[in-house]
Amino acid sequence: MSEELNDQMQVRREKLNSYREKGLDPFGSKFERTALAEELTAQYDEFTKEELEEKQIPATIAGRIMTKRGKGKAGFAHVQDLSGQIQLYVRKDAIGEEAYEIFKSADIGDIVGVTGEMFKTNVGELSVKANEFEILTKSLRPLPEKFHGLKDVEQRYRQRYLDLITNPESRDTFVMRSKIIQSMRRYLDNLGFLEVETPMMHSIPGGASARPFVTHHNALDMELYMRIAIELHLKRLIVGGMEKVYEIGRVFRNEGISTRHNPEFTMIELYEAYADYHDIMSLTEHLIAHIAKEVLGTAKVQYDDQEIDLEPEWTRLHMVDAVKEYTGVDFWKEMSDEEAKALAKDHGIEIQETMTFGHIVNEFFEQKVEEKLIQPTFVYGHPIEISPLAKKNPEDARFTDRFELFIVGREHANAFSELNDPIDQRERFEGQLKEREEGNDEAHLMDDDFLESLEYGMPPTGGLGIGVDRLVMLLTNSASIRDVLLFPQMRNK
RNA sequence: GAGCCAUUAGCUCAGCUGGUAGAGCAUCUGACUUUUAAUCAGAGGGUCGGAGGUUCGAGCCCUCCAUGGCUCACCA
Repeated sequence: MSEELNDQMQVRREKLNSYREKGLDPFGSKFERTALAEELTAQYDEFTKEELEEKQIPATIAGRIMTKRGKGKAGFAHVQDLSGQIQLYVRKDAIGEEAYEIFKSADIGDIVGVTGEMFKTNVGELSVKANEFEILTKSLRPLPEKFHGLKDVEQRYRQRYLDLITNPESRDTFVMRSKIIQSMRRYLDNLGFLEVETPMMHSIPGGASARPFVTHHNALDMELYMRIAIELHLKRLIVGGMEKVYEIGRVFRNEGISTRHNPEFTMIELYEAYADYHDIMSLTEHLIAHIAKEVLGTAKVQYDDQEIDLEPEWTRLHMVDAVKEYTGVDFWKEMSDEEAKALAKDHGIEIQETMTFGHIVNEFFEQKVEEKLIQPTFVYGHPIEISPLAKKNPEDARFTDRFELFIVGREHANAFSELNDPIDQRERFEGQLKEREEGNDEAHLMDDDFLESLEYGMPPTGGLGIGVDRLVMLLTNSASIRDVLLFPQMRNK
């Protein structure tokens, strides 16, 4: 607050005071505009200079001054609104001495309202030739440089508004993010899914394996946890007969931050009664391909230096076959935990002493296969040890009817035929508790309330979770999750 | 949590072997009624991220700290 004002901030405050002395409000109120920049371009750019002069088309625009040049008795500026920019042509003889003085004193960054006529310059740039010009909001700080925009990544994240004002690519990414989520919603709504809202504060954090954020409710005097997944509440709704539900919402995990991880991130989870994981695979590929086509106009997506083809059907690969293909190790064979550990050692797979067969298969997959799955691939049949909420595979009880979706070497979705047997579910939770005792502090907790709901009967159900931020990264060719989060988590300065 | 790299004017960036701070944009003054990274003439603007240290002398070398980026670890 007590920050010293540099010369530019000083000057802008002086201008502000001079407007007040003239009886002008430097922080104006409502302004009725008739068009956005892009609409004007779309409608009138086709006309010649002469045609426009004859037509005398009026226009009232509002926006932020981004560039400004010329000063004597005429000047130009570009005004930016949500849709883009349009040039302003201001002549002293057209707007009068007083208004021209205001225009002359206007700074880059000021928000202005302009009424005028459509006009074309000698070099053919469509412009608004001003009859009236007023400052709607005086900007008291200089904007980042017009040509390079704001480059400093830290400042782009901490002061996203500056990034949005000066970097069109960044604004495009966030507009795209909104469209992706809109498209997702529309697609599911059309399939008859209901969008619901369930609590973000849980008394038992469940539905995933991750450390939670802890908080406290004073009046109830109880510990609460920010949710790490949406899963268990949506399944209760399936028990309640809602049959096809989804929720798009924030999830919180108290883990490290990276280019692919933010402590709070957005997931969509959906559950469909009477479906299984094969149905969900199909839904997933069609959902994502649909979004890509609707938002990008194509299912072929450029990500970094790779072209990703999202056109269904996508490859389906059993985790054991995937490991076999990339390492030659065959985990279809019956083997003891000790034999599996020996194989891990031979192949340089890092494991922990307490791990069993299924954990080791998963480690093989994560350490040797995951990063190689560039084109969309459903990897299914996850070991039971790492899938406490998924149905057992009827043919081979070591594995579950679960899949994860990998694209560009990253997990994008996780889904399964939901475990609806409350007795099996209780045993799984007990297995998780044992892991917790052995030191896995991310193993699932017992959730008796959820088990009680299953005991009333949950129909066979397919469920899905998609990391929305990662999907947005993929579709906007963004290298870091921070580039698709408006306000990524930062340390206090 | 570990390693590497970065931090210089409001912004984008130079700054040599250690010799005492530079450019462009922006700002200010002046010129300019079709410019567009407008142009021309002039001017002002710096705790070189912070704190120590080495040295006659530090933006530059050393140590610690802060923030950020990338990689790794963690995230089944």
